[in-house]
Amino acid sequence: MAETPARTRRPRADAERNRQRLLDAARTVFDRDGPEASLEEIARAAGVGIGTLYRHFPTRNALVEAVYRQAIGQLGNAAERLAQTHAPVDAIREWLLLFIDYMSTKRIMSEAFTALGASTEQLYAGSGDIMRTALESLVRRAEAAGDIRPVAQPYDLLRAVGGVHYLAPDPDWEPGARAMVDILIAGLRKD
Amino acid sequence: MAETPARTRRPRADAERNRQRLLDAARTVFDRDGPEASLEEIARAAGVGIGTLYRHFPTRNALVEAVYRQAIGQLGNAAERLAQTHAPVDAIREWLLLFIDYMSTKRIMSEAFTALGASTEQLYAGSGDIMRTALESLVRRAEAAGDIRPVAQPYDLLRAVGGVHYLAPDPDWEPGARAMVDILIAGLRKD
DNA sequence: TCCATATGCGGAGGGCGCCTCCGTTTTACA
DNA sequence: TGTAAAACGGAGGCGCCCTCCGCATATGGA
Repeated sequence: MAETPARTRRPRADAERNRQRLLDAARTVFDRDGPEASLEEIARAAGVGIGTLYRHFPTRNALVEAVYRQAIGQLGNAAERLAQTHAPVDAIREWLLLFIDYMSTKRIMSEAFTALGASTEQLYAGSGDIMRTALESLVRRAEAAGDIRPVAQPYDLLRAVGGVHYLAPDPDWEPGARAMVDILIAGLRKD
Repeated sequence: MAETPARTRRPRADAERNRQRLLDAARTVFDRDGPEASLEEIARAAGVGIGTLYRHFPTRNALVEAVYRQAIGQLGNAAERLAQTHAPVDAIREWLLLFIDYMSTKRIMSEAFTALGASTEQLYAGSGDIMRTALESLVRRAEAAGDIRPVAQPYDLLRAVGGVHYLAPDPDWEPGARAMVDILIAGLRKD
C-alpha cells in the first residue's frame, strides 16, 4: 500500500473565495429563478467559469445541499451575533425574520432536491436541532431579562411562522409571515 | 364585425390519428422517464415530427393535461366495458387494477404540472366525480347480483388503494397496491 | 371523379443548458 | 525565488426547446 501523505497542503485562497462566491450567487439565483435555475447563470453571477462551478460542486445536488447547509449554519451563527448586538426581544424578532428567508430557501432547495430523485432525509438531518437550540437560547435570554413572559415551547414560534408558509403557498406568503412575526413579538412582550 | 364562418370543416383524419398517437406515446414516455421527459422523445415515439407535437399541444402543460384527462376518461369508459364483459366481482377487481395505473399517471402528471408553476386545481376538477360514479356503478351491480356484501362507501376502496400509494412513495409501491386489491376483493366477496 | 384550397406535416435552425476536458494561470511551500 | 500541485476558465459536443415555413394531403364542392 502506498502511504498517504501525512500533511496535506492548505487549500488555496482563491479556491476558498470562489467556493463562497458560488454559494452566495447560487442562493441569489435560486431565489430568483427557482429550483430549475441554470448552473451556467450561477457561475456567471459568481464571476467564475462554469468549470470552476463543476469542480467545487460536481452535481446539482451537491450545490443545492451546500446552499442549504450554509443557510442553516448562518441561522445558527446569527443567533449568537444578534444576542450580542440587539436587545433581547429585538434579537428574537430579527432572528425570526431571518427564519423567513430560510424557509424560502428551504422550499426551493427541497424542490430542487426531489426533482432529481434524491431523498430529502439526509438533507434535513440535524437542521431541526440547530434551529431549536438557536431560538431557545434567544428566548431564554429574553426571559432572564424579564422582557417577555415565559415561553414553554419556543419551537412553537417557528411552527407558527412555518404554518403561514405551508398553508399559503402562493408567492406572496412572505408578507403574511412577517406580519405573524410582529404579532408573536407583541404577544411575547411584557407590558 | 366580420361574420364567423358558420360551418367549420371536419378535422382531418390524419390529425386525429396523430393526436391520439401522441397521447399514447406521451403516456408511455412519461411513465418511463418521469415528468421531465423530452418532448422530442415523445414525438419520436409517436412517429411524428416535433412540429406536429407542438401544433397539437402548444405547451408542455397542454400535453400533460390532455394525457391526464384521457386517463380519467378511459377509467370511466372501462367501467362500462368491464360491466359487460366480466362477472360483477371480477369487473371490480379489474377496474381497481386499472385505477393503480391511473394513480401512477396522476402522480407523474401532477409533478410535471407543478414543476411548471401551474395550479393542479383545474387539473383535478371533476375527476373525483367520474371515478366515484364509475366505481359505484360496478359495486351496486355486484351487490344486486348478491356476490358481495353491501358496501356503504365504495369510494373508501379507492382511498385504501390510494393510501398505499401515498404512504409508500418508493418506486415499488405498485405490488403493494395490487396486493391491497386482492385483500379488498376477498373482503367483499360473500363466501 | 377531379380540383382548389384549407389543413396538417416535418424537420432545419437558432438558442440555451449540461457537462467534460485540457491548456493556462496562480498559489503554497521549500 | 523556483517549481510542482492546485485551481481556473471556457471551448466544444450534445440534447432539448420552440418557431417557422415549404411541402404534402384530405376534404368538400363542381
